[in-house]
Formats: sequence, C-alpha cells, structure tokens
Amino acid sequence: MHKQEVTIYDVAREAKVSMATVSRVVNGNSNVRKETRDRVLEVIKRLHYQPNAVAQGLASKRTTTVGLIVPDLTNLYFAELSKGIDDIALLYKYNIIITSIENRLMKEDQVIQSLLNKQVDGVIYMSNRLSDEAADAFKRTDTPVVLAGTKDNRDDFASVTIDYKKADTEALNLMYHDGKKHLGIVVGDQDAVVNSENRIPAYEEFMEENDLGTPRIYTDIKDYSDGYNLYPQLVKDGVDGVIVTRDISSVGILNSAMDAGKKVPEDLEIVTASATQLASVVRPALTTIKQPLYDMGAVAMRMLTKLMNNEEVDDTHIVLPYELVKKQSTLNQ
Amino acid sequence: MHKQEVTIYDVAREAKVSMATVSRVVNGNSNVRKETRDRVLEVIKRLHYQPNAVAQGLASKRTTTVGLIVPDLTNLYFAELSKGIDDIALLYKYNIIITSIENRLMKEDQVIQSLLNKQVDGVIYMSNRLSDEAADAFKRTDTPVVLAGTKDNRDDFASVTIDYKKADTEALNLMYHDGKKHLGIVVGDQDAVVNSENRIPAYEEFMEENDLGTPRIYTDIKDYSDGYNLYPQLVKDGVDGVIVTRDISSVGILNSAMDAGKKVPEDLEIVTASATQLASVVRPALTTIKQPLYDMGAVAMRMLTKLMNNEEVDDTHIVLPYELVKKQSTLNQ
DNA sequence: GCATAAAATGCAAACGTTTACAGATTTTCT
DNA sequence: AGAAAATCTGTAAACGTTTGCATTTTATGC
Repeated sequence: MHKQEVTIYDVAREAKVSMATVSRVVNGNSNVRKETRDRVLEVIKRLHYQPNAVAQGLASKRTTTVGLIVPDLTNLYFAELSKGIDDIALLYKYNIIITSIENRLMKEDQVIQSLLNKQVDGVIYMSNRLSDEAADAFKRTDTPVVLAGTKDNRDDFASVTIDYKKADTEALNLMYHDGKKHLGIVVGDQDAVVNSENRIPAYEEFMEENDLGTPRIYTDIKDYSDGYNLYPQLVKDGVDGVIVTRDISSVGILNSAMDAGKKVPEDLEIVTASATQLASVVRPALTTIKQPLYDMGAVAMRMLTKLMNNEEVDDTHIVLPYELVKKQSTLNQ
Repeated sequence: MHKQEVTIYDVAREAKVSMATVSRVVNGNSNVRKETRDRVLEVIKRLHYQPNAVAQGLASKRTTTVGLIVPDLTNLYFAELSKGIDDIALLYKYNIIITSIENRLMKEDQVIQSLLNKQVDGVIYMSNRLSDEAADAFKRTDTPVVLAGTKDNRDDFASVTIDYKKADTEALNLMYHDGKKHLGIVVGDQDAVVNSENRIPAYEEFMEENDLGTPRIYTDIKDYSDGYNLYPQLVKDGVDGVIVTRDISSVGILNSAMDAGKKVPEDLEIVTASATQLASVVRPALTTIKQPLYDMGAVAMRMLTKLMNNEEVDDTHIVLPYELVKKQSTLNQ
C-alpha cells in the first residue's frame, strides 16, 4: 500500500556495513564498535529510517503489542483500569490493541482469536466472565494472560483484584451499624465470577450471621435506567440499605429516590462498589468501596511484562488493598 | 517466542495443494475449484489453522489495523467517540491500536511514529490540537488520517465535526433570552483549534453584537477541580451564565455553586458543550449542546475505511447535526 | 612480534504470508 | 474430436527484519 521509504538495506549500503550490523545498532546490541555505531546512527537519522515493526515482528516473533479485552469503553470502571495499563505499557514500549466485546457482532472467542492472530505478546482481560472457549484459545497459544479486576472460576489465570468478599462485608457492616436492617445487594451480571463467588456469598453470609431475614438480591441491573427503574421495587421490598456493584446503577437508584422525594441516606443508604468519577460528582456523593483501579491496571500490566519476558513472578494472584470511603450516601461520616 | 503451531505449509501438504491455493482459500479468492476449496477448508478446520496476521501484513502491506490517538481514555467524551469508531472498525474487521497522549512520557510525534512503524492502515486522531510534527509525520507516509471531533488549523485532514460556532451561538442566545446578560465562556485548552477558531470567536461576536460588555473568557479549565475552584471567580465577575466546553468542568462549577448555597439556574445558568453521561446524571441535569459523539466516531471510521481502500470520498469535511437539549441548568424548559 | 582470546562484522537462512506469472487442466464451441 | 478460451493451480520471488554461525578484525599477554 504505502511505499516503504527507507529500509534497513538502504541504511546498510549508505553506512557501508551489512544489514546485520544496522539491525544490531537499532536493537542496542552492544557488539558494535562505537565508530560503526555512530556512523550507522548518523545515516539512520539522515535518511529518517524507521524500522518496520511488522517485519520485526515476523522475524523476532515478538510484536511488542498486547491485547486488551474490555466489555465497554464507555464504562469508567474499565476506562480507569485501562489508563493504568496504558501508562505501564507505554513505559515498557508496548502498544495496545483494544477490543471491546459487549457488542456482539462477533463472539468472544472469535475476537480473542483475531487478537492472537495478530501475534500479541500478551493479553489483559477485564470482562467479568471468561468463557471456556476463550480460556481454551488462550491456552492453545500459551500467550500470557492477566485478568484485571476479575477472576476466572478456576484460578487458572494470573489476576489482580481486591478482596471483594471482605470489602462487601465491611460495607454491609457499615450500613448495619447505621441501623439499617433491610439490606439488599444489586449486581449486574450474577454469573460473573466475582459476583457469584465473592459478592453474593459475602452478602448471604452477612444476612445469615446477623439474622436479617431473606436475602434481597437484585440481578441484571446494568445501567442507569436499570437502577432508576429498580428503585420502586426497593421501596416495595422495604430495603433501607443497598450495596451496588456498578456506579452508574447506583446513580440511577440515587436519582430515582431523590426524584421520588425520598432522602438519601435517611430513607436509603447506598454504597457503591467501584468508585469511579461518577460516584464523587453526584450529590449526595456516594459512599464507596474504593478500588485502586489505576493501580490494578498498572500492576496487571507490570506483571504481564514479566510473564512475557519469562521472568520469575512470585505471586500471580495479586490482591490489592481497597478503602471504604464514607461520603454522603451513608449516615456516619 | 510462542511456537506457531500450524502454518500454511502444513495445510498445503495435508490438503495436497500448494500454499498459494491455501492462501487463496483463506482470502476468499474465487479462483479455486469448489472441491479443492472444500478440501482445504476441511484441513484448515481439522488442524485449527489460523493465519499469522503479522506475516500477512508483511506480505500484503496491509495490517487491517488502525491507530487511534486520544488524549485521555477516562474522558467520557473520547470514550463515546471511541465506541462509535470501535463498532465500525469491528464491522470492517479492523483492529484498533489505541494510544493516549496526555501523559507525556513520549512526545506526540514519537507516539505517532511508533504507530506508523506498526504499519497501521489508517489513523483516527481525536486530540484537540494537531502539532506540526505530527502533521508532518502523517504526510510523510501518506497514511490516511481522519480527525474526529476536532480540526487542524489548515483543514489539511479529513474531519468529522459539528458546527461549533453555530452551536455555541445558539446556546448563548438561549441564556441571553433567559435574561442573563453577564455571560462567560469556560474552555480547556485555548489553543485548541476548535476553541480558538470557533467557540471563542462565536462568543466574542455574540458579546459584541449584543453589546454585552467585555468578554469573560476563562481558559485552562480542564477537570473537576478546575471547575470547582473557578466558581468563586465567576461570582466575583458577576457572571450569570456560562458555556463550558468540558462536561466534567461544568459539573465542578455546578457543585461548587450548590455547595456555596447558590441556585442553578437562578443564580447561574450552565450550558455544557459536550453531552456525555455525566451531564445527565447530575442534578440539576445540565442543559447541553448534544454532540452525536457515537455517530461522529462511526462516521469518521467509515470514512477512514474508504480512504484506506482508495474509494471515492465525496466530502472529507463532514459536519453532523447537533442538538441543544434543555435540561435543568437553564430556566426555559 | 606472535599466538591466542575477544570483539566486531558479515553471510545467509529463517519468519509465514501474498501474488505475478507461467503452466496445467477443464470447459466451450464448432 | 480438436482448438480456443476460461478456469484453476503451482512456482518462486518478494515483504523487511532478526539471528546463529562463520569469518574477519582488534586487543591482550608474553
């Protein structure tokens, strides 16, 4: 398509060395005499030579590219994770191929396959449930994979998370000590491993231990309007405190309550489980389980760089600390 | 690094054809007899053959990859644009290499160069000012570029925008007819072409024509706290209506006003110039110039596909319609 | 100054495709 | 049936690098 202006041959000829030497200079190989190196560098600069990364990728079998699999770019939760990933990737000179998978023009494993065909050196996966086909695809090519902010159900893959169970229990406890005894939990995808194995069990155990009656688990609440429309049901069920996994749904619930003339936190306490920008700009500001999203992304990417270089990784299941940040949607401040 | 399991050679041998034929089958070339094609397809499936996109890229000089240059992933404005781009890219089977450039570990033209070295087939650029070096880099490789939601100062590049000048004038007019006579404009980067050549002139002309006194232009207001901290200055300057380019800054101003016990829109009207999710979830909801962000991204990507295929493009400067959506931060509803 | 080791360089074969072009096979037409 | 046309298939040369190995050059020690 576009004519390649200058190749390694041109540089070699002009600098009166072989292409091998030019390649060594480009790659910072130390086995080049200083004079030679300088001469080559001068020519490179003069001709504006830029190595063709595709050819490099083919020859070296490393593309310095990583794949990012994310459900939805416009979800701030993922955006903030991605930012951490991106910064570290830049630091280590990796490019990022991003693919979002919530719009289902292609099935997940097709998307992943297309990433792997591009010969990415590694993958960071952020969706909340890793399908079996996807897992198989990864294993077939032994491309390193790190899960960021999510888990697979068998802990087969490296991951960076927080202790969701502990965090949720702490949040529930907060509301409980505010005098709220009709607690509920609102989740997006109930089959997501984090929900099915951590959040929901944490909730159920808390209800059980404190003898708080039948659990009130609201599932499939994924966006603003889902949250907004859920509120009447919460009222009907007499819920006076909820923990909500998605920020945007929390805000929906909050606004719905306010529009109905109710008071937050007096009538309903809300704790949101992933503190993005959203949670702090609405009024009343939402009490949140503050996940270190940027750091989670950064740590995941850093770990991936190690895996890609076959470096030793002591712990492939990293759990970062969270913080329960009390704002205006709960009573005790 | 990772051993390539199956190559085109393996398929060729197994199917008793040449690699050329396999290649034709893979690429849907019609010059293959049906029996042969079926035989090859059967082998491909049986061996789980997947073409190596890097080798394809080198041989064909097309990588089916486009570069996305974006200032900040966590800015919903760009996220929503990106979503439109992503969907169309998927449709046309392009992968996206995304690079954010607001964190300055590398200079913009280095970032761009690294994209071009990866041999992307095209680029969508969303930052708000295209540096000269960047423009030069693009021109040197004749890689097609489309600007989405932004412009360059010489209209050298294809672009997809709205009529910012008209939109801003309309917004100012709205506030003016609400009786607000002390209007101000709040922008992020005053050197961004859209601001310096469209928004600010629109504002200045409006002030001039309606004899509204000296312009009040607030620049460098980029995030939530910039907006929050700006509010006292607005009060001091007696401003009773502002148009704000960034959603997040609008929200900062809004919350600052509310926290100071002031009323929006009575004491201050706010119109925000890029309607992301943020503008509609805060209370009072913000009156917005609603840019069709998703569509802008989609149209930009569609145009890029045409440019990459050397198809005819009738108009390379597309202006999409916007909508002035009146919400609660202005009086007349 | 010479043998030897170390450092620098070059040669050429990968890497896994695509794609002119030529050659072989099949179809069509008379 | 045979010639011409149309369709199919194979050969081999790209594409622009990296890299193991061999070779040449330089440095080192005595």
